[in-house]
Amino acid sequence: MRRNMDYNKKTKIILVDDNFDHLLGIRELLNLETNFEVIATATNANIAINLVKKYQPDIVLMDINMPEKDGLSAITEIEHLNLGVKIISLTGYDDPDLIFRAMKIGAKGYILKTMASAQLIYAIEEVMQGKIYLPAGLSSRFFEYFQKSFKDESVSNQNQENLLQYLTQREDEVLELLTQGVTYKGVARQLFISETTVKTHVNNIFQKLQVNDRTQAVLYALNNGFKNRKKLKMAI
Amino acid sequence: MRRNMDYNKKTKIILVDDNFDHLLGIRELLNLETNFEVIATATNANIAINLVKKYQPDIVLMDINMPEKDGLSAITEIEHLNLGVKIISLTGYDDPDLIFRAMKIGAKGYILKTMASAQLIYAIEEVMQGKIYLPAGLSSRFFEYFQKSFKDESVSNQNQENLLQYLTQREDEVLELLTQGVTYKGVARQLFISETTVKTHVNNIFQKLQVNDRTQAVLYALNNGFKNRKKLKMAI
DNA sequence: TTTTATCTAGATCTAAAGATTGATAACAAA
DNA sequence: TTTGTTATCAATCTTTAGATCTAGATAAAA
Repeated sequence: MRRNMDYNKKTKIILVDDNFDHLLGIRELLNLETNFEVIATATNANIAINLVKKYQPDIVLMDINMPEKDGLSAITEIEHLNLGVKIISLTGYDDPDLIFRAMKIGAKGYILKTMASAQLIYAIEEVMQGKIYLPAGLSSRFFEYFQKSFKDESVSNQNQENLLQYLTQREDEVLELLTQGVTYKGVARQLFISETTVKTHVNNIFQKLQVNDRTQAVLYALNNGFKNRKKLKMAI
Repeated sequence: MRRNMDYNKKTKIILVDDNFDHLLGIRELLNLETNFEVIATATNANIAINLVKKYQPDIVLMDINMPEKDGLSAITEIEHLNLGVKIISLTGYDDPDLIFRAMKIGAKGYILKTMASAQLIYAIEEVMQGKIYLPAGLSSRFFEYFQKSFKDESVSNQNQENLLQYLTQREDEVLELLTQGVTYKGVARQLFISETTVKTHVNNIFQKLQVNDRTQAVLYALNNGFKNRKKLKMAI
């Protein structure tokens, strides 16, 4: 830990950018810093992944806009290696969706190519200290996008009331099992009641949720905050 | 817009904090600023909501740790009023879960009571300009929490491969309809094929996903990144 | 050209799901 | 006490769902 405090060990950096000139520019810039060392460069994501496996750098500066394999999936692959390599994303645009996805899959920082070199150096230092670095402007971008995601959801759910509230405790338990793909027989076994009783409950659930079959009931439950899913979910 | 550029109009602020002394302290501090005006204070969330309705301030400084109705649900209620009121959260702790939830429900900023008064003033100015303000430390906290949420998920899914990849295009379309709760007959109608063909596809889907019925297939699809859900989802 | 994958579809069958009606018991609220 | 809610169960019936086997058409790959 605190490797950057160790005067004998420089921060090992790998650069990934499909633009070779840009690659050289950043390398020169970073090598001016006495405690940084660019140990390898790549113009292609697949090569980059192999270099990371081989050299296990401290930091990877990853351009996200690349042909063939894109930077985002490269980040995902590197993250799955679990080498503790810290990845900082680099792009030309401040597209909030890109920022969001990069941060989601584990990038420790995100900076624009247009930003001052001092900011790049600062970002690397911060990330090396275990922090996550987003410049104020990008951070603002990120949060707007983040909040919008949730707002859309709450707006669409706020119009019609949540019908789940009308379920009785027993109906709740039955629905819980339905959301696990259990059959009538299975529900009966697990709740120690007869199958016909289960059918009665299920029919009542259908009426209360205004649906016609178990699949729709399960979908309603999942889309309206039924227990079950405890983690963040996001489409690709 | 750009109200803070208008020299005739001060930024109207409402303070909410159950600690009366603290309330007075902040009010004095903010009133020293010539372009700020604390138009009301409240020691209770319900009163605060009524004050917001009545005076429609630019900014609400909301303490989150309050008895009775807590600050988070107060924020939610104010957001649902859709008055464009900008809310900045205020607490004693940098609990990442609290920060995450506050930002999720629409807080435009988050600062600690222990932070310097200059930072509070800066936060208000930034938020008044339409930005979202999180001090670097809290921002880092937020992102760690944010990334952890996604990491837990990807780790649990990474063990077994995603079986959805083996579905053919047609099977994909059928499953898509299943995840909307459509019956065999309905799928047949929508895809202009016979019901028996649908059954054939569905059986193939079951085998590929290693499930026994449509409910389980739908659950598998939703839990493994199938299209459909386009928004963030989070448990309560 | 043969093989393979995909989409299509029919026939047949069993099992499960779902609708409906009616009934008993417990319990709490009015 | 009556009324309402909830949970339980039976009987009956219709409709889907699902399994299995077979098979033709097409297009791409080997």
